[in-house]
Amino acid sequence: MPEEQRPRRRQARGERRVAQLLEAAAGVFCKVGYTAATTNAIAREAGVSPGTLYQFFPNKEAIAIELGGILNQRMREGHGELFTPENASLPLREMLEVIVDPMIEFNCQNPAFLALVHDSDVPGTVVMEHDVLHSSLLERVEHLLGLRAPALSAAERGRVAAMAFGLFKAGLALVLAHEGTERDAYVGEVKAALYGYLAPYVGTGAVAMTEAGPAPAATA
Amino acid sequence: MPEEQRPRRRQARGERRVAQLLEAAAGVFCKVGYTAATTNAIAREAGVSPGTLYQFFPNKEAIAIELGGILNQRMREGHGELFTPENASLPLREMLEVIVDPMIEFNCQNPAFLALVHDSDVPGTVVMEHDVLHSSLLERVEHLLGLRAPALSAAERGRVAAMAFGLFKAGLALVLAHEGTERDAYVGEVKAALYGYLAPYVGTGAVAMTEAGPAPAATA
DNA sequence: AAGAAACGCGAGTGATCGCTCGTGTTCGCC
DNA sequence: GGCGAACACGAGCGATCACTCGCGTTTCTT
Repeated sequence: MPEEQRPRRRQARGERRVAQLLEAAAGVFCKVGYTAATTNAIAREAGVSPGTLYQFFPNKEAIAIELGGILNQRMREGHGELFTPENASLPLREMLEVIVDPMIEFNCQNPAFLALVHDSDVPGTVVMEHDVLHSSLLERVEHLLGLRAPALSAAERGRVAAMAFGLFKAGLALVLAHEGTERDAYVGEVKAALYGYLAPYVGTGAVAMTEAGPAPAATA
Repeated sequence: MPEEQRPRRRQARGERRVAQLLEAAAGVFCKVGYTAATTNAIAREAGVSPGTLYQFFPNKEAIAIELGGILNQRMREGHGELFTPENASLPLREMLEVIVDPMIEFNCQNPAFLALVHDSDVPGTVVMEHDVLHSSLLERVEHLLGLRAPALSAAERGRVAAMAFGLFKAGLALVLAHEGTERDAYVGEVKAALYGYLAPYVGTGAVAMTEAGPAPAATA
């Protein structure tokens, strides 16, 4: 008996509720974090009863997972794929400009993103599946790093990617904690930090993508 | 009516219990984080009843605050003051070596440190008083930065200190998440990141402490 | 020795959380 | 119009948490 799950066809009203609930969940998550967020608060924020919430989500974690997937997808749709070979071949300064700015902007408009990946660091909270955000982003960073600096060993590449990503998350938290010109200044610090860290590994100039070795060139 | 608090003199047995409880709290905090830690679990870990715990601490947060103070003090005792003018005048590479290594080592032996400062980032958890760790460390970084690069404006100094500290915390999390040679490798990445980020601000060489301007010198 | 105060216990309290369930309403389809 | 399924509600269940309380034990003081 494979415990077959019937597809449970959804009406238009249901789709709207799901979107409403995810929106509310995003708000609550980035206000109090994932662990401290209560399903009742999410339901209240969405203007529905707790029972209604559980008509669309089996449990609290599923909300975070679904929201993570939505955010992940929304990020790609909004800015296109950022970790492309074209961007990887840019001079480092420009590459960071092209990648970091959209990432930061997206996170300013969707602060729930940081709330989710932040709690994913704490043990005992969410499990593997929720780490779609963390791991898929890390994977893309690692891939771009492989394009840009193919000489790096796999182990070293993994470490540099993890460190660069952690650095970005730390900077992102600072960026989101400030506003206006102060926020802009912190964006500059994030770029400066990434530049200073990555330059020795990937070079500062443009790189050729056809051959295996990095080839430092033009821009400072 | 100033609601006078009687001093509640403590016996030797009590002092031992407090130390026991703080030790247990450190273990629980770095296993599950502050928010997810339960006072009953701390009491159980310490081998006492919940009631006994509350004989020495008014509430859960007080445990974190007290533990933070202890860790703060223990760090200074264990390695002496690291953010000294002498260290500040060292060539950047050596300065990082001298400061980062003891900090990392201390955190490896007291992983509760990271658990506390990590949760302090999440809203709705602990309040100001607990941030002794975060703010006092940040203050020291900022002070050293003032010694090293007096040309920086106060605002810029604050941002660089915050970014450098955040960078360190992110790296520390990676260091603590690994073991053996992998851990050592991540320590290297932390230093590399700090070096790359700070070099443009503070120069790579030794600096004179008598005059106001930084003076790049010897070592590479 | 004897009283006071610190220590110690653990069942229990009130609040809150994730989640369920019985009941009623709305929608899609014939 | 009518029927089944999706939707919606909200009181409430069981579990858990921070914290208390009454009472017994150990230690200090005189």
